[in-house]
Order: sequence, then C-alpha cells, then structure tokens
Amino acid sequence: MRHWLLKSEPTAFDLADLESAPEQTTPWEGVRNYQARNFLRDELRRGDQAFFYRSGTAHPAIAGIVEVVREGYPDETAFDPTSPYYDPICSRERPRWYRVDVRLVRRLRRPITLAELKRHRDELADFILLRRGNRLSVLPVTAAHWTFVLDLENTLAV
DNA sequence: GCCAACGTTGGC
DNA sequence: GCCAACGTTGGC
Repeated sequence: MRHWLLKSEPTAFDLADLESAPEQTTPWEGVRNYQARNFLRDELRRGDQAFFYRSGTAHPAIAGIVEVVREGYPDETAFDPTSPYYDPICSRERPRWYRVDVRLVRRLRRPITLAELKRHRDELADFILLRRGNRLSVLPVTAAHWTFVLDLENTLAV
C-alpha cells in the first residue's frame, strides 16, 4: 500500500464536507495538472491512504486521513459546461482529466500544521510538501514520512 | 525547440 | 494583498 497527500482549499471542499457526504465518500475531482493527473489515473490504488491537506488557509495543515475506494476514472466535471472545472478541449471519447473516489478514514486528533512540519525538516527531508514553491496537489508520501506524521499527531503541539 | 508572457497556486 | 514559484500557451 502506498501513501499520498491530497490538497484541498477549504473554500472549495473541506474536511467537514467529506464528513457529511453520503458514506463519507467523495470523488476527488477538479485536478487540472498533468503530474497530479498521472498519479490519480495511474498510481493511486484501492486501499491506498492519503492525508487530507488544507491549503490556502491561514494555517495550512494536514487534517485527516482518507482511503482510495475507487481507482482512477474520467473526471466528469471536465465535460460539464456549468462546472468551474469544465475543460472544453476534452470529451468522454477523449478524456483528459481523472479522479478517484476517497472515503474518510478519520479526522486527525489535532491538525498538523505546515509550520509544525517545517520544524522537523531533518526527519522530513525530501517530503515534497516542504519543497520550496511546491504546487503539486496530489503527491506521494513515503512510508517513513507517513509514520512520522502520525507519531507527531500523538505528541503535544509545539 | 526556445522563451517571453501570462495565469494560477499557495504561503505569508 | 503581495509575491515567488511554477505550469501553460503561443509566437517565432
């Protein structure tokens, strides 16, 4: 099983939205970046787990854990002219963007903020999230980093 | 294929 | 609101 991190801006979709969704499951859609698309289409597998990361807030943070329950399939929002994620270039015959379905596993006992993660640069060396100027919205997390973050969850916030 | 211009992301 | 970093577009 591999691990991932999925970014979402709370104004677009927050963890509370996932908690209140039917079966606490949602399509992870609207991703319009090729590298992230390739991960969604080709690499996320059923049973993989991912951190739910809040971006674009005053205190960006990992807030929860989700699990992939459906592997990559075409992102319908790309075909919908009324969707903010509409992409007129593509069609059902020639899909370009993909999504997966994820189900909430649990909310973290406390959010692990980006600021806190940065205080552990040594342990989290090469964590893509901490890379300067990182904009990737779907990114892999090593098993070691995954475990380290979950251990942080059980410590007191600094 | 190069590269400047532009739009977007995302932390601060 | 600002700005750095990055991806995409389009002219050449």
